[in-house]
This record gives sequence, structure tokens and C-alpha cells, in this order.
Amino acid sequence: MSNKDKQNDDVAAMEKIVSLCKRRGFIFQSAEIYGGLNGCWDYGPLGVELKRNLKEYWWRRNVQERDDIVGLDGSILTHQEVLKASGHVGGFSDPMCDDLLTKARLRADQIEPQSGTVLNFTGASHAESDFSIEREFAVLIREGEDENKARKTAKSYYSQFLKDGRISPKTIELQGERAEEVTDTIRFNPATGSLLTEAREFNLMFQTTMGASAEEGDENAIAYLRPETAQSIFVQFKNVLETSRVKLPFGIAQIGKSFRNEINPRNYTFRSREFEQMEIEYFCTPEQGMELTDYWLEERLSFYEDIGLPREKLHVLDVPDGERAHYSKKTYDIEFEFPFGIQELEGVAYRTDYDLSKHMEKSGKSLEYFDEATKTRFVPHVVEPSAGCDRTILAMLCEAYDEETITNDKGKEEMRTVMRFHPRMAPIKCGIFPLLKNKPELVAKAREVQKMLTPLMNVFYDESGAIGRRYRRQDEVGTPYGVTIDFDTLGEEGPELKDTVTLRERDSMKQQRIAIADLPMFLLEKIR
RNA sequence: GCGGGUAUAGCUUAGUGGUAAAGCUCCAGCCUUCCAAGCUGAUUACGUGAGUUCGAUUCUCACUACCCGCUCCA
Repeated sequence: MSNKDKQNDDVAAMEKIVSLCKRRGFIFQSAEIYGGLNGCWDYGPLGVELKRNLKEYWWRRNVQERDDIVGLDGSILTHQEVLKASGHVGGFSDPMCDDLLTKARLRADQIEPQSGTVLNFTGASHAESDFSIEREFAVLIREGEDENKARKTAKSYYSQFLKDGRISPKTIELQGERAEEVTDTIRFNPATGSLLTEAREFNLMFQTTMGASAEEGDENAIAYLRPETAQSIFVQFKNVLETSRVKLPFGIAQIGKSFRNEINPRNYTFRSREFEQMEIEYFCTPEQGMELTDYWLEERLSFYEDIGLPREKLHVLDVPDGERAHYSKKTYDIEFEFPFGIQELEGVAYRTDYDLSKHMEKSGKSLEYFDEATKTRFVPHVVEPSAGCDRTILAMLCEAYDEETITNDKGKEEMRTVMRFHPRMAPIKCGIFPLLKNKPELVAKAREVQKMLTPLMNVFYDESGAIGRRYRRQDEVGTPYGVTIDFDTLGEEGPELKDTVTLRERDSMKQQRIAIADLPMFLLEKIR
């Protein structure tokens, strides 16, 4: 298969997943009836169950089943000083500019300063076709480069304004050429020498005004929607330390919404403007930092496997020097093979003592830790496993989606769509079906089973349509088990089968007989 | 943000300058003893706003959203 075909297949796969998510109530576009809100998504009845299962499992694994991590739920509205200290105000923006010739987009702060001769032009014309344009353009000639190459670049730039495609760019005449020496400029694309647009600042934080009567332009009233949950953990570090009787190393965990004014939301829910994070700030001594970063990488990888993301589709990127945040000594990105590419799910970063030190400096409050054993006082270092909750949901949806061709009793081939969620993540754990709805005894018994299981897990009762149809409906939403109450259950086929039901497994479609009394244990073991 | 594409029912698609068709789904009923059976019936759509026109879902423009590429991140 060619790359193009594969790409088309991946786009088609993604479209099917998006369609199913809407059709079955996993994910809707935010404010859909008003035309949608760019980069925002709502979770429907099944989506919210899936998301709760993920968050609750993450919380159980990382907080409740460990004695070295405690939880926090910080406010989303954030004091501006917090984000000034963290560097988000001012620093949390990407100055961008575009290559006027190739339209390539570049980060202005990542352009290497260059020196050389600049050829400026005021416009161009083409005598035979009456074409002329007044528009400034410039090309940088770097050392050792030919100035004719620069003119060629300029002609190619002006040729995009030609209406007649048959005119060769070579025959254009450049106007107002003027040479100029420049040093350390970042106004030109290093790859092409072409002039760039002015850098535009995109502040990625949502700003708001606190207080209903706050006046326009009142600097003190500015607050922000947090761009990450981490900062409230650092800011509350001292309170947690003093109230929780924790000792280093220990962590503070938080799950919550964060907001980034993304320039370009993309790939369904992958890059949203409002998104949920699952973060741990694991505090330690400077000596422990590197080792704990490796520890948390493994810990997190095993978590993803335990929610049904196969290890082969998880990739670890050891972020090289120069690409990490300046305060990070080590960063691993955990990436997943999405249909639209290998993309980041989580970053495990050793952030040193950067954050606590900054807040200590800015607030003037000590955020130091006193080690009783060594009688030393220091600012703890921190390792941060920061996971994208919505991204993990998307990964689970992509991984679960499957279509299989099966041959039915009549020898006809048909397609079965099935979401192969891990049972502990599945929104609905078990479907409950009376074989026939017009037999009151079956319905009554099925309702009894429903009543028994409801307090233990999310189950779904369905009596409409043929039994096969009900199975398939549940396949499509990823329900791992279905039980069917039939005449055997009522004891009509003999006392030994009384109070047993058919248990049907989603992935294999295999059926087995099980006593109703054994259902809770059987199911709980699978979904725990 | 730039470039390209798309927008008709819950989904997948027809179609037209005189307000729309089908399949599947869904709902109700009948029937039905384990994998989307059958029959009957019902609900539901031209993304938004302007313009041209007697009349626009159709033509034009703008906007919005989504998809693809560049780019970026949890």
C-alpha cells in the first residue's frame, strides 16, 4: 500500500470513529446547534462514563492505592502572580511568522540569526502582458551565495500574483532593486532566504476579569484560566506538606480542566482548547530526580497497558537536549500511534526545583523542606508525569474500534462493528436481555437480574428487537458482557438449569451458561 | 494563522432556481426460543447571515464548523 493509500485509509478510519462517537453518544461537538465552537467538545452519556472510568482508575492507582501520593483539586481561575512566577505570562506564547514565498510557518524565536546582503525590491512587472505589481519584498543573500539566485527567488515570489499561468517567472522584471548589509537578522527564512511576515504574538492563555464590577483595563482584576493543573500543586505545596504528614519523596496528584488558546485545534479532540489533565508532581531530593523519572516512565507505560493500549503502539521519545523546556533535565514523551500519526499522550518531565524556586522567589514564602534525618533544608526537586485525559480517551476509542466480517447462519457475510474496550474502561459493563419481551416471566426475571447488578456496576437493560440485534448494539458501544434470560432460566428445561443465564462475551461472541448467583463475582473480577 | 477541501434526517448518500428522495439507525405495535429476520406505522434535514431573483437548499459573497497540509502541544 502506498503512503497515500494508507493516509486515505487512516482518514477514513478516523471519520468512522468520529461518526460512531456521535451516533452512539460518546462525543458531540460543543454548541453544535449554534454551528459549533472551535476546539471544544462535549462528552455524551457514554463518553462521560468512559472518561469517569479512566479518571477513577488513574486516581485509584496513583492516589488511593499508594501511600506516598495525596490528591488536590485546585481552582481553575488562577491568580495572575502565579502565572507570572511560572513564566506563563509573557513566556507562554508562540511568536509566529510566515515565509512569504513558500507560506511555511516558523516559530520566530527558533530562527537562527543570519547575516549577509539583502536585496530589496519594490515590485515587479511583465511588459508583454501588461502585468505590474507594487509590493515590497526582500531576499537575503548569505555569504558565498549568488545574488542571481536571490533575484530568482524574488521573481518566483512575484509570479504568484500573475493571472496568466503561462508566463514564465523568469521573464518578469524586478523593480527598485536596492542592496543592504544586515547582521543578525531573523526576518528571513534560513531555508529559502525569503522575507518573512512580521512575527505575531499568540498568547495561549485565556484571560478573564475577576469581580462583576471590575473596570475595563483594571490590571489588578486580571485572572487567567489555568493553562496546566500543575501550578496549583506547586502553590499549595506548603499547605499539603504541613497538613498531610507526608515525607519526601511524595507526590501530589490532580485531575482537572486546563485551557489553552490553541492557534489551530486539530485532529478531533486531540488538540482542544479546553482539555483535562491528569498530573502528578512527585517531589524528591535532587539525587533522586533522574532515577524517579525512569521509574515514572515505566509506571505510566504499565498504566496504559492496563487500560487496553498495547505496548507496541506506545512509543517513548527521550526528548533530546535543546528541545526540552530549559528547566528540565530529562523528559520522556509517551506517544501513541493514532490513525493521524504518532502523537503525544503524556510527558514525564524532571523539572528540577524550578517551579518551587520561582514561587518561593515571587511570593517571598519559604517552600523548603526540612529533612529530619540529615538535618538539611532544601527546595525539593520534582518529577512530573502529566497525562492528557482527553487524549487518552481518544487513544482508547481509536484502539477499541474494530470492524470484522462474519458469516451468518444463512451463509451471508456481514460486518460487525465492535468497540473492544478493556472491560474496566467500558462505559457499560453488562447488557441484560430477556430473550423475548412478550413473555412476562422472562421480563420479570431479567428485571431482577438488573436490580441485582445495578448497585455494583453500570448495566443496560434492553428488551426491544431480536436478541442478535441487541447483542450487536452493545458490541458497538463496547459492552464486554451480555446476559440473556431464557426459558432455561425459569426452570422449564429442567431444574439443573434453573436460575442460570447465557453469558455472552463481546470479543469472541462465545456463550456460556452461568448461575445468576455467580454473576456479580464473575463480572466484578473482570471490571475491577 | 496561511493554503486546499467539505457542509442535505441520528448515520451514509441522491436531487432540484418553484422547500426535497432512499437505505440503514431510532421510536411504537405485531411477530419472534440466542447474533443487525419479517410486517405495519411514526418522528426527523438543505450549517449561519446577507445579496441577486417574483421565488434560493440550488447562483454570488461573507461567516462558522469540520477534514487535509505547514506548525504546535497535555
